[in-house]
Amino acid sequence: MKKRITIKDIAKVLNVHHSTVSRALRNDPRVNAKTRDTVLAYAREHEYQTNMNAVQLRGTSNNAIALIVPNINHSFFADIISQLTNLAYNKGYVISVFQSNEKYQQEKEIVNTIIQHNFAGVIVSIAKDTINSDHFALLKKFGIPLVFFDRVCEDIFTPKVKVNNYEITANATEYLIKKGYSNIAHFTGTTSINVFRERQNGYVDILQKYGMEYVQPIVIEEDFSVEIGKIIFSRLWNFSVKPDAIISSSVHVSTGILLEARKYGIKIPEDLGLITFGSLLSSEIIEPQITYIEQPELEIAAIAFDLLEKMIKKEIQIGELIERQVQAEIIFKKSC
Amino acid sequence: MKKRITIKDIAKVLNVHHSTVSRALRNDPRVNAKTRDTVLAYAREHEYQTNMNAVQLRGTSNNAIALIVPNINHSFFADIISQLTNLAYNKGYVISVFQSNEKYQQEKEIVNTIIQHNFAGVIVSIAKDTINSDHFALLKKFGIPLVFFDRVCEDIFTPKVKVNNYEITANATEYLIKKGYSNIAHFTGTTSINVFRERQNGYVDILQKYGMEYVQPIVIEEDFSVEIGKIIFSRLWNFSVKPDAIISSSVHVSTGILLEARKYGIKIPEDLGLITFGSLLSSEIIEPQITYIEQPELEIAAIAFDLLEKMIKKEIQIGELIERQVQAEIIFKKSC
DNA sequence: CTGTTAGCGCGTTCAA
DNA sequence: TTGAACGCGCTAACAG
Repeated sequence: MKKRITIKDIAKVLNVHHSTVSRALRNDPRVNAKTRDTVLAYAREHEYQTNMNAVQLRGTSNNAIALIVPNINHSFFADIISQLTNLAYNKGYVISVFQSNEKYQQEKEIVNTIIQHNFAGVIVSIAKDTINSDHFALLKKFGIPLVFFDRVCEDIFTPKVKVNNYEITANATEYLIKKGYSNIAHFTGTTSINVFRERQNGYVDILQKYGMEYVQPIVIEEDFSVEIGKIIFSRLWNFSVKPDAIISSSVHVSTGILLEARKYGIKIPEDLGLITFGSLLSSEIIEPQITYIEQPELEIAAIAFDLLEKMIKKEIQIGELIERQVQAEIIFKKSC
Repeated sequence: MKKRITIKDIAKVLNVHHSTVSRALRNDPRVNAKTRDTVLAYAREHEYQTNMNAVQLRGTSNNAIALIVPNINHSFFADIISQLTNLAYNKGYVISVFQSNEKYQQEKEIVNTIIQHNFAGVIVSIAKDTINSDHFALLKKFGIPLVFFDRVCEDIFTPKVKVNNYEITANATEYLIKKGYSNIAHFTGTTSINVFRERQNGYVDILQKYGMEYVQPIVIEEDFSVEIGKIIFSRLWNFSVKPDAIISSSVHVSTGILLEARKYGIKIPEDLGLITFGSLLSSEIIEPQITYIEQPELEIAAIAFDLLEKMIKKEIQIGELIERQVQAEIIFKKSC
């Protein structure tokens, strides 16, 4: 193992001061061209690598961005992570991805880590568990730029990128009503999270507008999964009044619904209509193809990154409340 | 914005030396209990956060691990990232995820970044593009622990976690032969990557063993996608001799095959048998259900992390070649 | 038990 | 155009 070479090492060998080497490496014009070339050549040859810890300790610069998501392996988040990573890379930033596992406690510890490591900024979609926002307030106190996307903290003033959940769910509900469905259930997550609360509201408001009596907001507190989809659907189906349509907040849950429905011999779309948030890679293969709500992941990532970058560059002040909304879209297929 | 509080600030207020504060914060037993409690109380109250850049600059410790994958949003990698992130979290490490986008150039720059930031270790699955391994050799030169998983560099001596690609593909091929298929094609990636090369070999060897003449290794140099699956399949299907079965290295490609096959009115498994690497979330819903090869993502992550941690703790030397193999499994369904 | 001193690698003064 | 000196925040070695 080679000892790491430093600017002082280079300075010693070339008989110049290490500050000259420092300047040469950063192409400071105030350094003799010949000296600079010698330094650069030597540095390249000996594989000199800047020690970013030293740079960051001085407070000069910092090119690391942190990203906190509930789950890395959900396609919605995976797509956003992938896109953000690319955007960051192209602008010379490094992205560290953290997973809260939907747990407030973990999220809190992650935020501490981020502060300790002096990240230049943070992009977050909060855990289902998160009811307290003190840790994000702390981030602001330390002057670290913060942008929320999708799942946000309502009581923190900072830029946020949100999806039109209320409107799109209302539209989906209305579409089902106009298709003739009258017992529409809504499978979604805890209402302490804006995303699920807004979907609930959109759903309930439309049902009330049409004077429908069957209002079934099914709140799934557990993590979304195929298994939980099966269980919850099965439970609902054994009630006296069965749903004739479902709007589901998760493809995992929807998959569970489809499997359980098949077990019961339920025909889609005749016996049961279905609209799901999120699409499956194989959505085109499934018979019938499922009508789904597509969220613009790439756009969310682009806007979130742009806002964060502007905060890092002080073009947006910390504590400034900016809300951007992107439009989800219903992709009409054959499941209702 | 609050100015960040340091051990010196605390020392000044409490009239002790900052080294005492440092000791108190790390529960050094050589510090007076009362002094320690005062320090801890003050630190907590004023939301003191260690500056990890300073800690790492001194070289004392480092709890950051880097992970490089070709794509974050492929379920195989997303699952492994998710698992590694959790393992790391439980052991007090922080994971930074980097995406090479299958590009050698990006991978190289990522490695430089990793060196500059003094990561404690690196876990890598290489890009399809990567033909040169100098950047990984550099990592070793700098004394940074390195573990490969799945896609590895053969010429770098370091711990590696591999899947039994040769054997599982051979088994899959033999299974198809015994099912009566005789024109079996193999859709896979560039043979410069061990994973795809081994699959090719397993496939070819079995065909030769059975004296089969139709040997069609279809090497897809492009990124795996539904679109490319459609294109390649369509091209192959318009040859004079058509395949009656396909083994595919990617669910994305397989999805393309299925869609294109349906367009042509090809029946599965009667006209065409199919086995794919990787499963779909919705695999159970598809008719017919597709036989697939499942790779033990969680086990891969666990072994890779364990090996890296041992390297960080010097229980395994840098440069030591250790190869661990995990077993993929064929999940038999109805597509052949 | 506590204080002093030194230095990790770097960039930015200020002086020459 | 270059050098000398300083300090970012922290910990370790040494001294008391």
